[in-house]
Amino acid sequence: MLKFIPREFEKKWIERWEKEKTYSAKSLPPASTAKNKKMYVLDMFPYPSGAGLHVGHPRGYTATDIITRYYRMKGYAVLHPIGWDAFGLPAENTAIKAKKNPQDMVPANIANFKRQMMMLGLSYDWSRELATTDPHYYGLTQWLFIQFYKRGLLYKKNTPVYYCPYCKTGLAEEEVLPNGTHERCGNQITRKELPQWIFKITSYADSLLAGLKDLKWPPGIIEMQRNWIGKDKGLSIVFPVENSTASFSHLTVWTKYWETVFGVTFLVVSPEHEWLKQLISKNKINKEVREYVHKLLTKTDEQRLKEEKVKTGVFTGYYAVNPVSGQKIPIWVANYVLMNVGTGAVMGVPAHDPRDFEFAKKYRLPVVQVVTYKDKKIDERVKKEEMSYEGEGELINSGQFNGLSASGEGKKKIAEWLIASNIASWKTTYHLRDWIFSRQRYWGEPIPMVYCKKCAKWQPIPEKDLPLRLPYLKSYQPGEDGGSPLLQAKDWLAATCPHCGGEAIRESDTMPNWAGSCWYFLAFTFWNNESGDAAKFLDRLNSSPADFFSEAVSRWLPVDWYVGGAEHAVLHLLYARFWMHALNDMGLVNFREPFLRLRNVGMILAEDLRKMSKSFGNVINPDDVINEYGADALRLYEMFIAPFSQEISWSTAALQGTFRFLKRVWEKFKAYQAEGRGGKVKADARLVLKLNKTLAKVSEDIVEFKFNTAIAAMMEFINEWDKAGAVHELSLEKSQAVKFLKILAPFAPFTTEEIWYEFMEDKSSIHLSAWPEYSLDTTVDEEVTIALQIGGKLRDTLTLLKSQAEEPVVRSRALASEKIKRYVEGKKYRVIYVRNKVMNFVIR
RNA sequence: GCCGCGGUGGUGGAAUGGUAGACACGCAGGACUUAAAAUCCUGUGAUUGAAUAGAUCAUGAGAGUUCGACUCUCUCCCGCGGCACCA
Repeated sequence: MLKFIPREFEKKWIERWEKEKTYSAKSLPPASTAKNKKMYVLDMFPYPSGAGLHVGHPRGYTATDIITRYYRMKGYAVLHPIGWDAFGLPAENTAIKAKKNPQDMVPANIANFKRQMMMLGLSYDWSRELATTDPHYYGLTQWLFIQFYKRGLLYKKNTPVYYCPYCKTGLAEEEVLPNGTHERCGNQITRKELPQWIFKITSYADSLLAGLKDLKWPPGIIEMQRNWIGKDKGLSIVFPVENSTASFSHLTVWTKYWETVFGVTFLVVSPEHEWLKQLISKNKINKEVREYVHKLLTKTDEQRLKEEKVKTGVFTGYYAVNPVSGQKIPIWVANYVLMNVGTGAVMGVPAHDPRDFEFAKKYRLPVVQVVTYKDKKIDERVKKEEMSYEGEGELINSGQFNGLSASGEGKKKIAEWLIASNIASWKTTYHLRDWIFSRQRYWGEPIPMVYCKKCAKWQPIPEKDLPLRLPYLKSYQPGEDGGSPLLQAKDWLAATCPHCGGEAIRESDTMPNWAGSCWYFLAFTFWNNESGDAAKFLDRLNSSPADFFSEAVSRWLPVDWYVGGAEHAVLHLLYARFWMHALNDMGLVNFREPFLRLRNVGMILAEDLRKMSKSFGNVINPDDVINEYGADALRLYEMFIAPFSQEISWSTAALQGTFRFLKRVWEKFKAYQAEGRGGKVKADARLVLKLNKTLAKVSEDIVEFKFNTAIAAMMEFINEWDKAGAVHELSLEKSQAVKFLKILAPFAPFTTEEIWYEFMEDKSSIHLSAWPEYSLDTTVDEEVTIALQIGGKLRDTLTLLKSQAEEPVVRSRALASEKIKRYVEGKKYRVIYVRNKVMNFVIR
């Protein structure tokens, strides 16, 4: 073959690699002694939509493929699997629209994704391919659910949840976007009270926080996890309530600013507060309050977001006592106090909190200043009582603490005194809430629990009965009022109580789509489609859980490189970490953090800078690109165009650049075919040096995810090679040239394999060859160019052999330069010389 | 408001204390061709200049540290992402 036409050889290699299992992980990595000799490289597995891959997908997949191929050639035991996150709302909603059952639709989508991935030359170990919708897989997901339940990490409770009226299901807090919409479908969320299975993720808040510190993740993602967990230390201060008929004789507030406690002039509780609930149920509160609370609690989030930027509130009719001043202070209920922050009750310090200030002004509550401010610095408005003051100052109106600094000594002393007086105690709060795990939808893992009326409790089904299969339903549309579609499957619902053997009913809710992705990286380590093992997993697991997870899992985990979109910063990554922390505590896995290194792939926008979308008609299909330019040009383009994590816009024109580069490589190597028939090699020592530098650069860049500069270095090398001799004249020994081909191989697997086979006439696979060693020690006396500066300003350059770049030589040569002479002559100066780089003449 | 990331030619970007603009796209001119495509060669930050002489300016703005700053420090502006009546 003479011309570079990728589509003419790509198909051949796809078939050959598959047939020869070039990329399957041959064996387990060696046990403990050589742990560093394994690499587990993982993509966040896709949900197989009907649309197939778009050009954004290959960006992440190519990066992991390059990393994988690099380590494979370095001799590491490498695991690089892929699977399908096929349960969940997107698949189900699409199926509803298409009037099909997702069970029928998903396999076709998977087949299409797989075909496209193979076209891209991705070196997955396909023998480990798995789908979360496979009963063999979700049986294990259910098994894990039962263990978490037995461990006390799951409970069922009637609770107000975020509810998507379009998807007709309850949702986790994490699935609601800041604008109050559902992250999957974009519709406005409301609230609904539903019985829900809930994970006690809050009991792992500290563990999840602590684990972050060893992770090699982008700082932004770590920060987002930290903020989401939202650990905060403050004081709980107890305020006695006068004449309270609820079971509360006091209200507890939580605050970080206890130094202003002498300035508390009122208390505010949130409408959801338990104290109010009790007063209302005992009818011990006036009608106005009852109506106000009722109005707020029945409002949807949409309304609250829109209407409640304005603070409203009602006096409850009750009073508390400020425990430090003994002053009687009114208790209000207001919309600006949130139940899920602190204790759901706040102390009102209008002089020093802008929200309390606004509220106090509106309802004419007293303002007591307890921190001084310096006249000059402070806005006039503070003095005129038009706004609150949150700055530094000394305490006043604060009893024995007057005169101390509010943020320093005073703050410390007041805390000690409050605690010693039994008025307050340290209290850590978290933003993280427990994880709502029930979905009132069809397309998910059935929750393996049954309810027995006689025993009056929920119980897990026996593990030996797993998997609990999802019944095939003709009509599976979500029900109204939070009823699951599985409620229609009457036969399926009927079960026996594992305890008393009587009649029981199955849980009809399903798991959220996160369930499958919480542990799939474990499954890859032992999954094998060829041995037929999958059917036996549950038996083996039930006979000895610890053994089942021990070997393959402990040798491969944790995942060394994990790559996917930044949109999973909190949701998937937090949930998966939580499961692993819990499994570790249960003694089933020997690690806590599943993902050692994380990299986020930047999005690919359309050429018009908008998101690629069918409705804009700007979608680029990888099939078309591959057909015209070949998979390698596409891979190189996506890696070359920008740093990996940066958002980019598609450019077909720029893609031509990487195509041309491959073509030039092809042409260079074609010459070796002629060499075999008597072509001449005139080796060029300088080119060999450049080659070694390129080998070093590419090797280093790959493991730093700097694919763009690695490719640039290879392009530079080809440019040099061209300069070293005419196109059909060889300036490198074949044994040297082969090294270049090898470092290009992870980036352009098809082209390099074809060249290797056809022109280098090696019939093994280049992808199983050894990564080239390189040496930067050289006998070549390189030329270096030294910048000559006057006071740091470039005036001339000097090129000489490296061996001669001693200071005196450079200095005398520099002073011989007219350009330097004219600045330096007759002046006093000193000289700074940085070897091989720069000589700076500093005129005094 | 708070947290994180970023701001460099016509464009994507490179350089993390040492010649700013590597590499690529685009553009211009040329070669080859009946012609086009493909390919190859040359040029390409701005201003000034006949100049491939030289000079001046230039990495969001301003200050600082340094012999020397895209790079380090401070202040500010802008963009993107996340969080937020967080008490």
